Amino acid sequence: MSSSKKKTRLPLYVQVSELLHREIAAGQWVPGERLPTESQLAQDLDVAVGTLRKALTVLEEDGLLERRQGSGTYVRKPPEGGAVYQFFRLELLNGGGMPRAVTQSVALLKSTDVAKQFGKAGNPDKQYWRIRRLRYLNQTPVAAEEIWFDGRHAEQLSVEDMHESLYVHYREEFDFWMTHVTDEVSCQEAPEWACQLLNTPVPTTLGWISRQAWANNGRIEEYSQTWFDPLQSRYVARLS
Amino acid sequence: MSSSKKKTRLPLYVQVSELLHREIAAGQWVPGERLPTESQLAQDLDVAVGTLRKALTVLEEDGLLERRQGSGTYVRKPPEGGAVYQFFRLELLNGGGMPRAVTQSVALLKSTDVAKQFGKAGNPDKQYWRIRRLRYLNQTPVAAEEIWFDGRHAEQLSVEDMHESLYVHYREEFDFWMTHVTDEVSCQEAPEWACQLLNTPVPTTLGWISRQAWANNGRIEEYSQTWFDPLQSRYVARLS
DNA sequence: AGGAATTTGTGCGTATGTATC
DNA sequence: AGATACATACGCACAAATTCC
Repeated sequence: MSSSKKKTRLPLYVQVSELLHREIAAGQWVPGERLPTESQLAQDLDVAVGTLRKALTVLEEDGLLERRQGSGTYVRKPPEGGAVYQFFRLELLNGGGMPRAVTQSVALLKSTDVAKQFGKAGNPDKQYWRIRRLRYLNQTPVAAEEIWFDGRHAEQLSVEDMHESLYVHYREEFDFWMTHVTDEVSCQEAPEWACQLLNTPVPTTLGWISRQAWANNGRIEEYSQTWFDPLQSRYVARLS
Repeated sequence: MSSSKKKTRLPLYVQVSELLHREIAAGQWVPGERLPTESQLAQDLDVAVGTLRKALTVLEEDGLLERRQGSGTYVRKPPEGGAVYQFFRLELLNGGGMPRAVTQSVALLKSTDVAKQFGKAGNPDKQYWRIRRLRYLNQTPVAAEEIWFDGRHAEQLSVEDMHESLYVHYREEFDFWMTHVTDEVSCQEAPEWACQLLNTPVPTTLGWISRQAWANNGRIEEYSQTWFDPLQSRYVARLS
């Protein structure tokens, strides 16, 4: 009844998964690298193979690892091909469409607004990179996107040296990558720059996505907002 | 290379989970009922306990079962309390809010539009129930909702005998329940009836959700669209 | 091409821990 | 306090996929 603090320690497989998570975040193994075999890891950590496998399952569900039967267990890296767009949720009205992004501007700015979005009682003196991009599905411009991340991640940043997938850029240049996001979807009057990019009248009410993205280091590393043209695309979510 | 049809049968635990899925859908155990113990089930089906547990894990992840340590494994039913709103994705702008629904109208109609949404090369003579409701979060009206489902599920249907949670109504009267949904989110000019309910000018562009809902029998049993006021609420999705 | 070695996936059985009744 | 039921943990054997020679 009186339910005092549970002193019971966490299950062993949880302890193991958290240990491995820390080691991966610390760079013990880098993205793409293969981990030791299950039996080897189990032996090193002095746990049963079944216990280790359950720990790996947790990390796999968290998107941190990828297991291939007959091959090994690998630290996951954002794939090179089409699956770069893991978290891209816009689709053409008749479904699908290949995403592309064209960067419009890159700037290092102070913004208390964004600082608040990052939590951490936003320091108004902090600087953030602001990227503005035009999004395409196939050949159709469908959305204007504004992305913010911590100014300390890069000294210099220009349109030329940005990978088309920002998430790939993060991994290759900043040594972290995104594991999950929270989206809030609504509609808003779009700012002038977005209307111009999308070639709509000013002002126009467009679909609007506000996103926070969590990286494998556990922090929120990106905040973005996207205005999309409802005549061209929709936001799609599958829930269970 | 030439990759012919893989004749390898499915893993045993998948077979078991599909067997149990069929039996539950067939009413062998009804929502809320407790299944036999793991060791009993394993014995009945002549598989190891570990294998059975893996099968139950699949069904649990599919939202069909609920396991309680020390108590048993239960067929999940839409809970009575706040979690009735399992698939409700609207939140107040500052987060959260308790959902309520007030039914405005109930009608049995033909609709080729809706028939198409249900797939199945919609028969234009089929009839569908159309429910229109006003949605609240706390005391604030936030959305107008239009729901369609197969006309054969009920002979009669009136505002009075509808449960506030339609999904509970489905379970208690129609003997199925929803396991997952697909939402498409965008914005649209709202129809007149929706604007009147939400007390906005006519016409107004509002947030718009188009949903298909799958039941535990594997079929799409509901199609709905919702217009929400972006000044009051937002659609929220968490993705990984 | 093909077989051996390696590595993860599946399945079984048992013992013990923990929550519930 | 005791019985019951799910959760965790261990260990082993074999299957399936991949890799290496």
